[in-house]
Amino acid sequence: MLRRDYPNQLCSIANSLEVIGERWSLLIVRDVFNGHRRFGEIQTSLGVARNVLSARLQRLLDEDILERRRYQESPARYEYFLTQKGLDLWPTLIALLNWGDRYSPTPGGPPKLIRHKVCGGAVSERGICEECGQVLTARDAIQVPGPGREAAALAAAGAGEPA
Amino acid sequence: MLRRDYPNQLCSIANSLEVIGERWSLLIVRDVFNGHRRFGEIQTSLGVARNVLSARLQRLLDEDILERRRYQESPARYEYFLTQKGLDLWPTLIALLNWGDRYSPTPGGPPKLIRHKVCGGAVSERGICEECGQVLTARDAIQVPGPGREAAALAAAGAGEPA
DNA sequence: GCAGTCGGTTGCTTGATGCAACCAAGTGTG
DNA sequence: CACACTTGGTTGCATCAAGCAACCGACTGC
Repeated sequence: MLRRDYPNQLCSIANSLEVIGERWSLLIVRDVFNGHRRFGEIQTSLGVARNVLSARLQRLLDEDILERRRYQESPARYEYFLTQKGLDLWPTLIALLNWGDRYSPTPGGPPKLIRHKVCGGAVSERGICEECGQVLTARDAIQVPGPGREAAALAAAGAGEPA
Repeated sequence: MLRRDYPNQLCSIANSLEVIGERWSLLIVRDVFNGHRRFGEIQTSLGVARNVLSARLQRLLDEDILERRRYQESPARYEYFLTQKGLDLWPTLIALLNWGDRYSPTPGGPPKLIRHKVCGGAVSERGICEECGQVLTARDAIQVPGPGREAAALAAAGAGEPA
């Protein structure tokens, strides 16, 4: 993106996209949701160029979406965590996840499923537990592999070592 | 974006972003939600370069998010409309809208408010009517100017013609 | 001592974006 | 009739961001 901002929009959607609309940004946030906390982990997971990842992490820190904590002195090494502001992106990610599940389906079914931690119910497009009806937040949900991921794993195994 | 795709992600969020994650795409969808249907309207509203708008509209047509209908023959002129797939981006837009309202607040309050058509209730972050509890879709909601837009209009008027 | 790891930064290349000019087929105005 | 204006683009060029590989500093392991 040449300029990451959208001038004169006076719209909260545009404001949001100015912050998290850059390429890779939301996938980095998703990765941190998924428990990837370190530079190398995120870089391997995404395949993003290291300089771009560095710039995006810095931006997300500046915007108070991520925070980092030192887990090792000398050389200083950091882990990245979501702030409340970052956690509040969860409904956006859930909406994108469900839209993708519906319209860009992975062969074999959804690669990921989101479940309510407490009751195990499926989570709707709106981030609501379909079992108990609770309106969930990021902290209430866990992710489990879906049939699509298992199918892909089988396919990969089959390709490497045909039955 | 150099490549708009995110290879090897096996993730519906990434799949969604491959389709609507390019710069301007989601704002074009938002504009069509807002009733802008013609090339010139959208171009003026967004300030996007015309060649880029042309490319994005074509992509959104290819992806079956928009469809166009001829409203005039010779020269052929088209209006753009949302398909069901496009309408189903509504929860994503609502999530971004609310996140922006919360964390990138416009002075004077939200520039836009979303209301349930039937009962007039406010629409929550999850696209649920806070009045009657119904889980809403794009067709159930209308948009009304919020205090932020009025404040900005007053400020603009005041700047042009000081009291 | 020497390779390997981690978390970057730097430099170069490529390609997407922004911008202005142009175009084609009409419509309006005198 | 001439001429400007509108609409919906397309084309060409300049610029800036993304991808990629190489490098680096400070360790760790052997």
